[in-house]
This record gives sequence, C-alpha cells and structure tokens, in this order.
Amino acid sequence: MSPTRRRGDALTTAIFQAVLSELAESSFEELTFDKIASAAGTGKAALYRRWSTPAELVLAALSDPATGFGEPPAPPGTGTLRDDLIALLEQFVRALDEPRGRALLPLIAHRHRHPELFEQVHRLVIRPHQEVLLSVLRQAVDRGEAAPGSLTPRIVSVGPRLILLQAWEGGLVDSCEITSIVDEVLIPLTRP
Amino acid sequence: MSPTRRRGDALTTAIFQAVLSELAESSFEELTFDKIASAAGTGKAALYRRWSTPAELVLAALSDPATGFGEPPAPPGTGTLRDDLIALLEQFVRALDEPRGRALLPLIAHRHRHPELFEQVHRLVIRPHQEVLLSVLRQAVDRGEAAPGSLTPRIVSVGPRLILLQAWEGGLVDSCEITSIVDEVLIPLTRP
DNA sequence: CCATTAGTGAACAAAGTTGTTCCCTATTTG
DNA sequence: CAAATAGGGAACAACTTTGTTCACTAATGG
Repeated sequence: MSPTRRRGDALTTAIFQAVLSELAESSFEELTFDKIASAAGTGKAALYRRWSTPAELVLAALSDPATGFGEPPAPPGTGTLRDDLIALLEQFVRALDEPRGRALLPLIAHRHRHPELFEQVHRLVIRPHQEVLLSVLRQAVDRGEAAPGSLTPRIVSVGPRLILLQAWEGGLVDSCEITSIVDEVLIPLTRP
Repeated sequence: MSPTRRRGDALTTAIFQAVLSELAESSFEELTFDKIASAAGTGKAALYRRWSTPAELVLAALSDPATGFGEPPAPPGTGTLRDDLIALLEQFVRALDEPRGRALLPLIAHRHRHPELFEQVHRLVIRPHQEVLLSVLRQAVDRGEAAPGSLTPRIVSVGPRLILLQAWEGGLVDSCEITSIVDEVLIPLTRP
C-alpha cells in the first residue's frame, strides 16, 4: 500500500507539512504526535526520534525554508510606495492561503496561552515581515512620498491587521480588496 | 460552606456569568457542563434541567440583558461624527473588557467550526452594533460631514476590526488609541 | 406546618485519546 | 552481498474527562 518508505529530508518535509496542516485546521493545544503521524502517513516513533514536544516540531516546521518561513521576505523595491505596499500585502495574502500561513492564525489567536511559543514565532516570522514593511516606508519617507511621522509600529501594523481579519472572516482576500486597503487607508494615512 | 441555596434568576445569572467566563478564557469546544457547573458553584443537574446543549446555553447567556447583549446599543447622538465614533468605539472597548465581550473572541475566531452558532451570534450581537455604526455614519452623511460613498459595510467594519485586533494582541485598549484610530483613519476615510 | 419544587453533590460508568515503546523490515552504505 | 540505520505499524495501558442520573435537603408557598 505504501509507495515507498521515505527517509531523511523527504520524510521530514512530509512531517512538517502535516504539522502545518493540522495546525491550520485546529489549534496548538489540539496538536498531538498522533494526529501529526497519521497526517504525515508515518508512525509516531519516527517523530519521537527527532522531537520531543509539539512546540519544537512547530518551530522546526515554521523555520524550515521549504515548508515555513525559513528565509525573510524580500523587499519588493518597485520604486513607489503604493506598489511596494500592494506587493507586500499580496505576498501576505498568498502566504495566508498556504498551510504555513493558516498555521499562524491559531498561534496568534491563542498567543496568551503559549507566550513562549508565540514569542519565538514573533521573532521568527512576524518581526522580519514588519521590518520589511518598515523599510519600505522608510524608503518612501526618503523619497518624500510619506510623512516621517508614519514610521510608527502602529501605522505599520494597520495593513497586515486589516488583511489578517479579512482572511479570518472570509477566507481568501482578493487583490481588489488589497488595492482598496492601500488606496483608501494606507496611502492617506502616510501622506506627507 | 454554601451561604445559601440559590434559585431562579439568581442562579440563572450566576450560570450565565460562569458560561461567559469559561468561554472567555477558553473556546467553545472546551466548554462543558462540567466546567460551567463548577464555575457557577452548582451541580450539573441544575443545568440539565434547563438546557440540553452548550450552544443553547451560550446563546441564552449572550441574549440575557443582565449578562450579555440583551438590548441593542444606544446611538450616542453627540451631534458630530467624530464624537459619535469615539463614543461607539469606547463602548466597544469597554464591552471587550467584560466577560460578555471576551466571550465573543473565541466565537469569532472559530466561527468556521460552528457556523450555525456564529450565525446566531452575528444576528444577536454583531449586526445590531453594525447597524448603530451605520446609522451614525448615515446621520453624518445627512449633515454633510461624511461622503455618501462611506456607507459601505467595508468602511463600517474598519474601526471595530482595528479595535478587535488591538484587544486581541494587547488586552485593554486605551482611549488615546481610540482617538488615534478615529482621527487618523476613520475621519480621513469618510471625509466628503 | 406540610407539601411541593428545585438545587446540590456525588456516583457511575463509558469513551475516547495519548504517550511511549517494541518488533519487523525496507533502504542505504561499505 | 552483508551490516547498519531508520521507518512503519501496532500494542499497550493509563488517564483524563464527560454525560447522565439519583437520592438528599433547602427553599417556597399555601
């Protein structure tokens, strides 16, 4: 019945994908080695050999470049603030449609129950993305496209937050909504 | 040890508060008659006598005027859009600091797992509040304070959404943040 | 003061679920 | 081809936890 017995990275990647999928449709507390093993089509022993807690596994899956957020996002560098913002938010929306993105939602929602885990997720995933957004705004300020006062964490967070809630409510966010957020909210908000 | 044996409404109210508290610090799926009974300091039989499912209990607690959102919110009617918005959002923030408000968060977060329950919560709580916000905007349009194009569900949702995510992340939202949201986002967004 | 209603607390068992390990064998490597 | 490594699957038991009901008694009301 099994096509072949996987080993090494092939198996690890399958396990990571299983972790993120399970996380995406439940929550961290419901994550068990049992479910992960069956979702990955392997036995629990293969998991126990490598990780000892679900938290380790989640962080490993999120850190992996293939399945998670292994490398920080690239700055778009389109030359204008508007296009940079649209590119970043579209990238964000695309990520939220993948398992790695959907896996973030339960972690964010229950952040207060697992502060240490969320802290690492924040460092690993959220902060780098905020940094990119901030650098985009900084360049816009240098070009005179945005007010220097826009460089606050608060303002930086508005775009991702609106996207996040939209994704939470409706599922996928279409690009028309992204441009609407950029043009009606973010650009007015940062105008010099 | 028990001061007195409660009956009728006194007991019902205690049960409702227990339901909302339990919900506030966990989620709907973790809500059991067991936990509710101990939180309310009563036995499970008293619950079984009245309700047969946790969903019924949640809706009853949210519908109750004393513990939940029994009566729709009053329009502020301050005379200006800015003050109306601030009043509404502050009311919202205050509700989110009470059990009835915190109980909404898990219901919203897991809305896809319990569509029928969320649908009723939406009708009972969310829609009436949206209606008030919309009527405030409508009055502002009539006075010429806001653009007629502002009367969209999307724009109406921006304020509550920003508050909601802020509450999710940080706990309580102070009024300085509310005025900042109103002045920097909502007013520019609705300007004629 | 008695009868009725309704709350309390515990009993009771059932059920599902999870952590952990062991054996067998497919794959790899020398 | 043989030895070593590591995956697959299942066994195993234990535990937690819940739903449901029963007998007892405090409160109510005639």
